[in-house]
Amino acid sequence: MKRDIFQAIADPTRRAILVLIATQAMTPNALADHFDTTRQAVSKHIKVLTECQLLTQNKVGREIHYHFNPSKMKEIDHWMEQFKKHWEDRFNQLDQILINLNSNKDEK
Amino acid sequence: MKRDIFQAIADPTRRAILVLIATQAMTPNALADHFDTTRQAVSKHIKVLTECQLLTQNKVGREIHYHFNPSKMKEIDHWMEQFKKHWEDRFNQLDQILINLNSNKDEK
DNA sequence: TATATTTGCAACCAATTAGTTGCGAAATTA
DNA sequence: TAATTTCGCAACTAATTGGTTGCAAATATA
Repeated sequence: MKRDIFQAIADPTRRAILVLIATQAMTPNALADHFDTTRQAVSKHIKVLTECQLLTQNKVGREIHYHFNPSKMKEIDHWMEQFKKHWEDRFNQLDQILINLNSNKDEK
Repeated sequence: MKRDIFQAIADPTRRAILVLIATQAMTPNALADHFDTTRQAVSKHIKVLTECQLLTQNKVGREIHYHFNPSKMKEIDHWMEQFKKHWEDRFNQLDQILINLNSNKDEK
């Protein structure tokens, strides 16, 4: 079963889990309290997030504390890098000019 | 049919489409040449990307040129903002210390 | 006008997904 | 030791997804 980080953050529940765990490590039960679904549903989401290493485990007795792994999340940011120039002000203005030029050309 | 940008970038083909179109506006046929799937499969991906406004259309005769919409992509970057502090060097080191402290405490 | 090209849309199919319920293992508590 | 709690795993279901084929509309070309 192949998982990647982009698929992992595609689900809104999983994004919410990441936000919660980034602030504070939590157990599956503690997490489940924040959502309307069952513990098992949350547990499955945790499994997906753990499989793609966005979360790490830390067993403490019968509890398992899940921690946020920033370095994995950084990979998404890294992929975004290539698009950033498009919305930085200077380049954005240049893009607009080029798009307009293209549009005019297109309409000929 | 609800679509959001996170679901849109979950598919590797759609991510590749975004990379291509960010460099240069293209027609569906031109795009399909870059992939091993059928034109219709690519067309469906384009539809998803257009529905969530990551692409914009520009009709030119019987051709439709698809353009990249940076401002929509920026929304993903905006969501990432809340995690960035976790991997900035200074905070990252602090995080590591806290995680280690927690781990030690956990193992007691 | 007849033909070819570009494209979106609808119907269908196989695979995947998010969710549920039930179970058993491990650790804590009485 | 017995009961409780925390949790992952397996089996099942319903919905969604990515892909296919076929078709019709619109534009361009002969």
